[in-house]
Amino acid sequence: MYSKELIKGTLQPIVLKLLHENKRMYGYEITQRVKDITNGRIELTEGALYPTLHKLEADGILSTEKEFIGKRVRKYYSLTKKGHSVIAQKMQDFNEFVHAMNLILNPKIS
Amino acid sequence: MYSKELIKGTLQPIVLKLLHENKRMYGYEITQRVKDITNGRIELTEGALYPTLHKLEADGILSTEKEFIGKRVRKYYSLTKKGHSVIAQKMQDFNEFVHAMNLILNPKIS
DNA sequence: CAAATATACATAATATTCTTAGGTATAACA
DNA sequence: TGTTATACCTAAGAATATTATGTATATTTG
Repeated sequence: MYSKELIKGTLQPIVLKLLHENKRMYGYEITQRVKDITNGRIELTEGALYPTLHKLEADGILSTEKEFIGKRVRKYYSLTKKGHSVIAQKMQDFNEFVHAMNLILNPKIS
Repeated sequence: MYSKELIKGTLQPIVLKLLHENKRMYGYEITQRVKDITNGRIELTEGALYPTLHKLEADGILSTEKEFIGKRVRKYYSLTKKGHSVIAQKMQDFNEFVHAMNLILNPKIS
């Protein structure tokens, strides 16, 4: 995996992007999905992910519902109404950021 | 400009990428170049840039030479020998990161 | 069937990295 | 001559992630 410091600042938009596309997901699932999509390039750490999810919930962007799989609990996260109202802007910001990174990596010959 | 938190973690690789391509640059020049390349999407703040440059110098990745333009000083930064020895890996990490971000934004239909 | 691995949540101390808000000074432009 | 641009810098605080733990159940494998 690439050096970890790079993830800083993008964890939240990554989480929101996935929840925007998938209705509801639980924490562990998010780590696996990200690992899968990025071909193992990004492995979210739980120490970063869970506090991020909790913060988004505290901010009213996400809501949760618990489910039991056998005796083990799963906490599903999904976008709230407020979450839906802010996601468009956040996804555009994320897009613009990644676009900017692409430009830096591959500057247009002008 | 997109929301600023996203830049976290990528400032250093951005700086190194530019210095990798340009031999030597000074701080203010870097801010302008980044703004230019990204069509205004990213405006580095000086409060972040200068400490980053100083750290890279302290780590032996960058070296400096001062030049006077009239009465005003300019501090040019360039990669040291050590800097050249680590830049390949750092640029690959940066590439992989941006690639991963592209995958998240635009997941492959499998 | 026991041990290892995977699933699934969580927190706390610490480190890293930026933002915001200053500060100083020269040069160019209107 | 006042405003904007150029050019450097630092410090307090906020935000974000790492590392190291902890707890517990479920599954795989030798």
